[in-house]
Formats: sequence, C-alpha cells, structure tokens
Amino acid sequence: VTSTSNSRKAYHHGDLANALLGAALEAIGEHGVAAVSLRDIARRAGVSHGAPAHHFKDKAGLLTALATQGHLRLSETLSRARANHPDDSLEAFKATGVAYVMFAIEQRAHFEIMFQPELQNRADAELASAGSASYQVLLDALNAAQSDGFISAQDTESQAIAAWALVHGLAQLWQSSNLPEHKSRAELEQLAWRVVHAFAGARGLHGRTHDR
Amino acid sequence: VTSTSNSRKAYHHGDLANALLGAALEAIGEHGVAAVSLRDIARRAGVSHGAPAHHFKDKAGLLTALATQGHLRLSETLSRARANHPDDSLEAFKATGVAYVMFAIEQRAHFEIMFQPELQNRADAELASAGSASYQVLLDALNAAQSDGFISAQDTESQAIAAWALVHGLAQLWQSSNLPEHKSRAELEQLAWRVVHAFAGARGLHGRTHDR
DNA sequence: TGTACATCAGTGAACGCGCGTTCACTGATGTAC
DNA sequence: TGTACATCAGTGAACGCGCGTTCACTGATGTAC
Repeated sequence: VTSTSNSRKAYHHGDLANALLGAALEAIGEHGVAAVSLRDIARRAGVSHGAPAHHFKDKAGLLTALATQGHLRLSETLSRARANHPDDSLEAFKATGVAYVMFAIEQRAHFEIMFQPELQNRADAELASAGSASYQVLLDALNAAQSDGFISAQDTESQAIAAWALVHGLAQLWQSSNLPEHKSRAELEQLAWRVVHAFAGARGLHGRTHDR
Repeated sequence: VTSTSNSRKAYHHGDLANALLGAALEAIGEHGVAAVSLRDIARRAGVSHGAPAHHFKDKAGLLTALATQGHLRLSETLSRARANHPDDSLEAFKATGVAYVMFAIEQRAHFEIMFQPELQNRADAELASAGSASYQVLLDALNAAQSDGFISAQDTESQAIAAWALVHGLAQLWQSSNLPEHKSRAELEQLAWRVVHAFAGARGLHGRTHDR
C-alpha cells in the first residue's frame, strides 16, 4: 500500500484493488448492476480475469467491498451536508436528507449496489458497520433537531425511519425512472427540498420556515 | 382462452401463460430476481424451455408481463384499501399508504420485479399504463383529503411524490433488510401506520387524530 | 356424424456464448546477510 | 553494493456450467363443408 499509480503499466499494478472497484463502478454505470461480471471488470482494469481473486475472494467479495465503500462515502457526504448548518439544527436535518437524495443521483452506481443485498456477503462485518454509519448521521441530526424543539421528541425511532424512508424512496423512484415526469438533477434537488420541507417543516414546533 | 386448468397434464396446457408467470413468481421468491432464468421458470411450470417463447417473445417479455400484472394488482389493492374508509378521506389516504407497504411484503416477488426496469421492456405500453394506475389511486386519495381540508391544497404534486416516496422507501428498506432491527410483518404494519400518521396526521389542518 | 385441413402449442436438439473459479506458472519485489 | 531467496501479484489455459434463442418437428385442437 505504498505507491499510488505512478508506474502505471508495471506488472505489479500497485493499486489494483482500488482500480477494480473503480472499474466495477464504471461497468455498473454503463450496464446496471444486474449485468455486471467479474471478467468485464478485470477487462476494464486492464488485467487478466484471474487477478481479482487475489484481492477479493470472489465476485461477492468485490461487490461487498464496493457496497462498503459506498456506505462510507454516503456517511461522509451526509456528515458534510449536516456540518454546513452548524447553527440551525432543523436546516441541518433537512440538508442531510437532501444530500441523501443527491448522493443517489451523483453516485448512482454505488447507490445501486448498496441496496442489492442479494449480490453481497451479507454477513460481512465491515459492510454492516459502514451501513449503520450513515443511519447514525441521520439519527444524530434528528436528535439535534429534537433537542432544539424543532421536532417532537416523541417516537424518535419511527421518525428516523420515516425520514430515511422518505429520502430513500425518492432516490429509488428516481433511480427506477418512476417519477411522474422524468426529472433533471436540478429539478430533483428542488423536489427533494420541497419534500423534506413538507416533512420536517410541517412538524416544526416553532416553525421558522414553516408554511412560508 | 377458454378452459382454465381442468385438463392439467394435457399436451396443450390451457393456461401456460399464467402458469409461467406463477412459476416466475415462485423462482423470484426463492432466489431473488437477480438469479431468475427462463429455463428455470419453464422447468417449474413442467414445460420445455422453448415453450415460453410462444407466449412471451423472450425473457424480458415475460418479466414485463409479470411487472405489469404486479402493477395492476397493486392498484387494485390500493383501491380496496382506500374504499374501506368511504367517509373519512384522511384515513382513506393513510390506509392507502399502509396498503402499499403491506403489498411489498405480501407480494414481495411482484414488488421486486416491478421496480427493476433493467430487466423489462421499458417501452411497453401496457406496463406504462399499469404503472401509472397505482399512482393515480394515491393521487385521487390525496386530492380527496385535500378537498376535505385535511391536507393543504398547495403543491399537490410534491405532496403526492413525497407520500409515494415515503411508503416506497419504507417498503424498499424492508425488502433490502436495511431497517434498523429486522421487523416482522406485524411490526412493519405498525411502523407503517406510525409513519403515515406522522406524515399525514401532522399536516392535518383540522387535526382529527393529530398529535394524540 | 364424419372427413380434410389449417392452425395452434409445445418438444427437444442444437447453437454459440460468457460466465466464475481453479491452478500451475512466472515475473517482480523486498528482505536478510 | 551484491547475492540468495522468500514472498507477492498477475497470467493464461482449462474446467464445467447454465444460459437465451432458434428451429424443424409433431401432437392436439378447431373449423369448414
């Protein structure tokens, strides 16, 4: 884990594991997660089809690593979005939700594999912990908004799940092209804001941006 | 299209198209939609692997028909749920949402294929119209609740999408085993109620069951 | 009621394909002395 | 600085497999007269 892609065409690749993950993302982006094959991934990485076995035991291993990476990136994205509003916990909560939806669009391939458990090693410990990290960000943001009195402190788990379901559903509907009209990235961002506003704003006890 | 499975082992099956759809549901239920194959479906239906081509042009054709059937059943389920509350449009709206979630659980195989557009003929006209039917039920239920003053009449489309996203996301999270703790059917139904209540109830102008 | 014939529905062999995995191998790298 | 050797990382041939699709066929069904 020393050199990072300086001697590109060397026999020893230097960073093949990451290159394979990148190639997998590319393949998923082009043909969807259903059509992805280990051989195609190796081909894209410019390496023989036997090589991936060295870094990931098998196909499920590679896809599990990819899903894990996706979950970690998502939780970073969410944390960053939340941190953009350090003095307004309600806005921070909403921004976290919007960031979730935008992640699904901008990192579509990651998002696709992350929620296809059939293709992964479900027992993988790293995957599990990465998976719960992003939920934790959401939960923290919700708790903060509750503490500040923006959101009722009752039934926290249900509210967390509801919030998650809302943004997750929006992302999935977009991803499967099931939104009534096909939306552009900008339209979807607007829609995401309206949607989280309708959800979180309408339940604000002090209603800062409420029903404006 | 006359006899319905009376001469079961006849050379001419009588209702092979439906039998194949049923076999496909069974296969998806057992191994997931990613692993489904035309030959396995034919095997389950007790028919040679060339037979499906007679009724559905190819694999995508069969899966498209299955998705279409799923959408039709979903819209029937939603209509029925809504009709259970003819004199309370807010309750009818909520019940429609809960029914959506329960459909995903009880007709899991259908639900899986319905939202995997990669495997379908996306241009199919019947599929498209079946697909919009269930959204229409939701929209009608929302409009009724708006007319009765339970829900703000502003921004109807956003509210419809938000409602849909909420129940869809809950269903998807359950389906991909991503809910914080694994939930049983009964727990999920309770959760669905709490979630739609939080969403629809909190925005009720007259607040019948509001914040109780 | 009976016969001829067209149409329909399913068969099973054949095709070519790309897949995931295994494995003996070899070239490159790093370490000990 | 140089040499021997162990370890690491990728190769490429081979395996067996199940897949989707096509197609000439045949058995069953329905219709016309």
